[in-house]
Amino acid sequence: METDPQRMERIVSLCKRRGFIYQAGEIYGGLNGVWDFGPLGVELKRNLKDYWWRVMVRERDDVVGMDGSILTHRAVLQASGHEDTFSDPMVDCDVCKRRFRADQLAEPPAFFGLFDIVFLGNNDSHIGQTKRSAGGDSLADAKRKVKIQAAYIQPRETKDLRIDLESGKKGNRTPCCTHCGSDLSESEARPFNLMFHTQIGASSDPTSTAYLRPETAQSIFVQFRNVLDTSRKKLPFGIAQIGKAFRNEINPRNFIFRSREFEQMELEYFCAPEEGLRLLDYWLEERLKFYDNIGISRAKLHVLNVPDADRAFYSKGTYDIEYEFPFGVQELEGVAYRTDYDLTQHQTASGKPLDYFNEETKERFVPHVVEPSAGVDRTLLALICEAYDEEIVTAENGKSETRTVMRFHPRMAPIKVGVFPLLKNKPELVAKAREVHALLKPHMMTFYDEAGAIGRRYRRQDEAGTPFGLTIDFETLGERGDELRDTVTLRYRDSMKQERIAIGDLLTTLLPKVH
RNA sequence: GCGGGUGUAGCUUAAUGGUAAAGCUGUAGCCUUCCAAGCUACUGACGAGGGUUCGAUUCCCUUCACCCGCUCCA
Repeated sequence: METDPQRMERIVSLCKRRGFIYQAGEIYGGLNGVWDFGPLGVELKRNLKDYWWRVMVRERDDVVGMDGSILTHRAVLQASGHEDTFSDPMVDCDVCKRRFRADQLAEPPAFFGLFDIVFLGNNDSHIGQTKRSAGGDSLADAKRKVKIQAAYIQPRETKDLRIDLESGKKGNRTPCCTHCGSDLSESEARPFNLMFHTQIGASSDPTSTAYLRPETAQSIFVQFRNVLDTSRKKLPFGIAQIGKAFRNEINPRNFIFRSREFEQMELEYFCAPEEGLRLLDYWLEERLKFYDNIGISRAKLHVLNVPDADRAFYSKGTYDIEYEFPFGVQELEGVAYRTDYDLTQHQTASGKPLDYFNEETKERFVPHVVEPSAGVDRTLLALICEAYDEEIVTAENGKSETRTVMRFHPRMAPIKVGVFPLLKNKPELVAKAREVHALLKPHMMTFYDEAGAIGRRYRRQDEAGTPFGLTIDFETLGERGDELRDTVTLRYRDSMKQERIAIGDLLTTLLPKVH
């Protein structure tokens, strides 16, 4: 699809202008890949999370919730495989821009004769050099072997050493890019730690290392036994969680789309092995319904059936739900059939049984799991991009202007209703408007505004995405007859149409629309 | 991480090696009987650090952030 950077820029600008999203630490120059949410942003985000929790947990009999800690036991992320796959030494070629990455490979270094890799340890930073052998490997083979070697040489093993892997002696030759053959003598290999780590307690020896979780899912797997034992659930059932996760992204991009600190909405739905593939399709459909119900157009969603080669090795099926952002089609949510990989890993590593006994069939097995994992911030950005609209309105005097309006689904809109006295300098109107405001406040997010001309106040709320406006006017006071007494103008954001509604009917009319 | 681009008020723009200008927005007041009307006043900026200079927003260096392309995205 065509990208539209200008549109994205205007959206970012509106997000700041109206208080949806600010850059973190902005007055100090900003912090790369980290964002704060303002008054409207936090309401929108809360509405999104609340609705997810409602349909995924509260309205279901087969899902319970939990809230795991962000600080994570190192053993958890060793067992899950994150510690290995999230910390890779990587080498860049300055000429062809290829990058070589150690990647999930733990095979013995059978190919050492084919390459030279020289690491110069320097505290935590490393200088690495690679050279393609004279063996005439195909490019793909050569790259794969470089990865294996890089994975084998862990940073902590290379203190102040120059190792010639072929001879086992210290040495050095001119290293070349395996792709284009360029001299890589000056290229650095840096370890990329995609997980944020910290120390627990005052001492900082290696045993005190803990991580900020890179996904919420692991705490669900780790607590599977406890939830199973205390919730009285039987398979199939799910455990849901919404919470922050952290990844030290190499390259944050596209506003809040790829952030280093972000929030996930994850369900781990446990089932018998033979149900996994069916439930994968079931949850895909459930999740598509969800997006429909928050106002994200089906036409802008793409479902990608992730091909075998691109899936994690333990997954027997994965769908990516993608959205057409102004900067391209990007993933909102992954729905993955993860088999029994996670529970098995934790069962093995912890030595604690994480299996399930089916009383009816007398079978004992490690449950399989289907995981719909959605990004809160990404969905939020999709909501904003979807809602953003500019329309040309022509006034009665023939003057045209652009109306910027955020067409949020009322269920998602940060502010549900604006309450306005038609005129500020008529105390009766102001008093009545405050009464109406007080009536609605306990039930929904409202905004009271009496400043300036009424048209200006409407337009301000259009930019905030407030779906309904209520204006208290002279009819409300009974100056146009008793039939109109205690009725107000209800103005719709999208059409700008107006109708009269009795104050007594407001709650029963508005609440279902925003629920 | 590489290459390119951009940083002046909340936004959009202007000017300048010597007190940084305006429109819109915002705030307060007046006015206003339904779509950013009008009047008055006010708030508010050279991303950060260093260098050159009598003096730097302007010239130079560094750095930070954002955007685009590549790369990455378990």
